[in-house]
Amino acid sequence: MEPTARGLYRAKEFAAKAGVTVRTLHFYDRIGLLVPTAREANGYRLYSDADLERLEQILALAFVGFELDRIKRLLAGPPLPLEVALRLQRTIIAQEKHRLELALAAIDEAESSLARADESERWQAVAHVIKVFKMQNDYNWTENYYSPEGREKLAEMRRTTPHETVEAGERAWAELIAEVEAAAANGTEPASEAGRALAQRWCDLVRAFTQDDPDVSAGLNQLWSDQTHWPTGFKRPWSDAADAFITAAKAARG
Amino acid sequence: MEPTARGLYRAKEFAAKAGVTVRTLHFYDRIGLLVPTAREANGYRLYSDADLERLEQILALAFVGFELDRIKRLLAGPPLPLEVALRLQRTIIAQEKHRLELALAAIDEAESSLARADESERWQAVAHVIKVFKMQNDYNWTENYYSPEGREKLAEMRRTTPHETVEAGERAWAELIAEVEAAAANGTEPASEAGRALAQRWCDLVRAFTQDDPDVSAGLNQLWSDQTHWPTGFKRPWSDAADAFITAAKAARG
DNA sequence: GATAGGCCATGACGTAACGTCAAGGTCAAG
DNA sequence: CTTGACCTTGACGTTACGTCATGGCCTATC
Repeated sequence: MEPTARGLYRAKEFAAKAGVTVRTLHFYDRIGLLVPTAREANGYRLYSDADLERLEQILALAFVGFELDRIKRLLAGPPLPLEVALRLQRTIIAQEKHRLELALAAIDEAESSLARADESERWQAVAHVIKVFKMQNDYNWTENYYSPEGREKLAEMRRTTPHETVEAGERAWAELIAEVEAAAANGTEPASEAGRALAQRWCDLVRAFTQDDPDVSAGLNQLWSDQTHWPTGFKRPWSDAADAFITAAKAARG
Repeated sequence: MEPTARGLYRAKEFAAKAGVTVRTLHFYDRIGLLVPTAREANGYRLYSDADLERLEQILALAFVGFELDRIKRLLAGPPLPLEVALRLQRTIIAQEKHRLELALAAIDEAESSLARADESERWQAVAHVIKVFKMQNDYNWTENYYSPEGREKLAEMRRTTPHETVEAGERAWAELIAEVEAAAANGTEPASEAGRALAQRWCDLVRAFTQDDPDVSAGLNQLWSDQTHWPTGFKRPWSDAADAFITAAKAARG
């Protein structure tokens, strides 16, 4: 029948198995995200079951909103960043969801105000109502915690920091958080030598992230401590127990 | 001082007032969405307070997710489509929100399964968990109500129908819905002459939308009647009272 | 042996909503 | 006369592909 008997599939068949289009496969191949295991002599792509597994991982990560470029690096890198990446992605999704909730509420409000408005001011009515909701979060509630200078510096840092640095930082955070979680779980004293060492590393990482800028670190501190104003669904990337531990350990360092 | 004293602003000042960038103003100008009231002799853009009002309307509609091209037509067109457009947009946002909720739940599940998985199968664990959530809605829960043929035909229709037709349809729906709401509110008998006339128009519009295709209309009917499975936040673009009225009126027509 | 039809390939261009960069014009202050 | 702040337009980059267009490969059929 087909020349693709033992676990190898040509483009169309493979695409159908995975639920994507052939053009998507071409694209993933070109950007190096999913290169087919082999090619036939005539150049036809041949995909294996291992390729299918990788594609499913890709699609899973894409579903939770990762960019393809990010997915490529996640799949290539060491295993640790996965946890951290998922947690960070969670906060992004939670923010987007919050934005959509505001938009929904804004539409509902706009509809009823539209019913009350007379012909001439319909647009103003809608614009006004939505503007109110828009300003409620201004697209990015975290920014409210920073001073204008802090905001600018943060944006600047985000633009200029290369992603290797970002990922190294994420890895460092992941390791430290894991250790803090473990310490909190096994009853280590926050004020002990080990606890204070963890607190030291924590503060060092914060300083590395904020690049020692007071405007940025002030906003960051407020953001994390003002739990009552977080949007629904937003979480710290570490547990309450770990938070209590590290807070106590930092205090013990004085 | 500036040459822009009496209610006219140059690009930077105007952008600051409205909270957008100058480049955005350039872009809106080029696509004809917001053309400045005037130009100075040297070609500098001059914006008026009326421009600011329009820009605020644009930003409001953009906040609830309308595309710029759509916004342009909404602001140009007759007032009626605004209500309908808002209601339709609501369902889209509600769907997106639902998707994000699934993604959040998927991440939470993935995290805990990640804690249980050993090194070698971490990726499979995550991919598997997320795949489950992904399939729960398959990006588009409405499609579950259609047969494969119905889905294809719907997609085909969406590709080929020009937006003027779509908007004419929306206007027709808006008018009809408004009349049905009114009839339901003022106690008109569904079985009366007027009620059956409304039902007739309703069925005609459905036939126009489905283009008389049985696969499409079957799916559509199931979708609207299976209220218990709608995602949270999803609503009919008409009230329960109107729904009861039109159902009874259709029944009266036999 | 020619041809029709199905699958495959690559490459160019389009999408949405701008950001970024580049090259250059305008104008008031020093 | 230069500096610096502001303005202009145009070209290109971004994301994740879809949509042609063109042409090769291969098999079945006439």
